[in-house]
Amino acid sequence: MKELINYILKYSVLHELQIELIKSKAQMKVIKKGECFLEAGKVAKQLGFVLEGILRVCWYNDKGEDITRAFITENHFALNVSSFTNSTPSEVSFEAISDCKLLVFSKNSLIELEEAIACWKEIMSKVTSTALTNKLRISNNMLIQDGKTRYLEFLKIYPGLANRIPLSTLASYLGIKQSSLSRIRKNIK
Amino acid sequence: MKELINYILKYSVLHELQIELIKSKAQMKVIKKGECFLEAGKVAKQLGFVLEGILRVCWYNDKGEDITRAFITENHFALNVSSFTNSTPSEVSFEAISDCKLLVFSKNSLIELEEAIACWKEIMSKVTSTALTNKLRISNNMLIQDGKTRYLEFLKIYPGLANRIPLSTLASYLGIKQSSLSRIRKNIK
DNA sequence: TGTTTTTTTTGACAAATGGCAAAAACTATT
DNA sequence: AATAGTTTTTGCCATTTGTCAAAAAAAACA
Repeated sequence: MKELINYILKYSVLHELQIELIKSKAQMKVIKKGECFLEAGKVAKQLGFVLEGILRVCWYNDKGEDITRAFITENHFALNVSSFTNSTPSEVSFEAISDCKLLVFSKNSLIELEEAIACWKEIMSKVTSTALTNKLRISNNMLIQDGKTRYLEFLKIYPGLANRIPLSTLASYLGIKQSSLSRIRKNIK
Repeated sequence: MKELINYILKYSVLHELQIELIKSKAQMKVIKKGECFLEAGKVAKQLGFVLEGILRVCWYNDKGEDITRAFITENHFALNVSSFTNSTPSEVSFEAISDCKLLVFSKNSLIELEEAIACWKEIMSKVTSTALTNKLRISNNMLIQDGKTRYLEFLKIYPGLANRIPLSTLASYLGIKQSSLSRIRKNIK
């Protein structure tokens, strides 16, 4: 729980009472490996914050391949912004790569937080725009690099993560085939 | 000017007076081809809205190559969110590919709009998160495709744009070399 | 129109990645 | 320890993309 508060405090100063209010609205949710926090086609009803485990944001491309678009690791928010705010069906799933423990907030809880904490909307706005900007920079930089460089970059940006996810998942995230990634990895050693 | 208002009205309802206020805060700015709306290393001081022409978001990678990360066309906002909101130096430039005409808002003007229009912050928040989400989806999808597919995708997403920008610029955006793009294009015809 | 400059295309070859399938290595379970 | 299931590595060859440099085409300018 304190991880969530620390995360939020990076974006704004809060009083003790406000912190308690936030804590009171959070619910614990456990998701087993392979299950989904959010399923493609459904509307996102919750804002999540990962305490343990790893989620992956994924979908099926037109060839039917299972593509991983992002990883959400400990102490990060899990949120499909457009699905949640516009109540539109999500095009991606948020699937647990490993057993996960999350804090979740319902839409109603968040509305109450908005009403009680003047800067709450601004905090959320900053959180999402910062996260999106970072992901966009990473994705754009990957685009202009070859497979080997992408992999090395990934190791640098997400230390330790490569060992916790299947090779096929990482390969699809990097935009290369699993066999190529296997060869790249072999080459580096 | 009405293009800007139409853009904003997609995200919220506004009264006539509020619209007039927004109009009154906008300043016209002309940028010649090759000049910058924002230079890398400097802090973004303005929010821009492109009325005519095309900007490109660009930077130099570690090999000294000039990389285009995004295009900003007519009737879209030109804004480096993090540089503008946190007053941090921008890592990218916003350079005019062709002669441009922009509407610009100073930070002070925006603060006045925030104070006068209750939902202004929310509008801006939605505008940026929507734009970032879209770009991220596009960039992620590009990552998993080969050069030919990326190019065809680009033609679909940005109709007409390919004819208005140099091949070298488009190639760097697509993450392939100019010679490859030239061959891909030849192949398609 | 002719000249200069810039942009795009092309050739020849090297390097990287993909496709497919089998082998090997690793896990989980009994 | 043996079995079955899953994940990763490897071989072989096709395709794509990169590199470098020169030629061709297009644009800018006098």
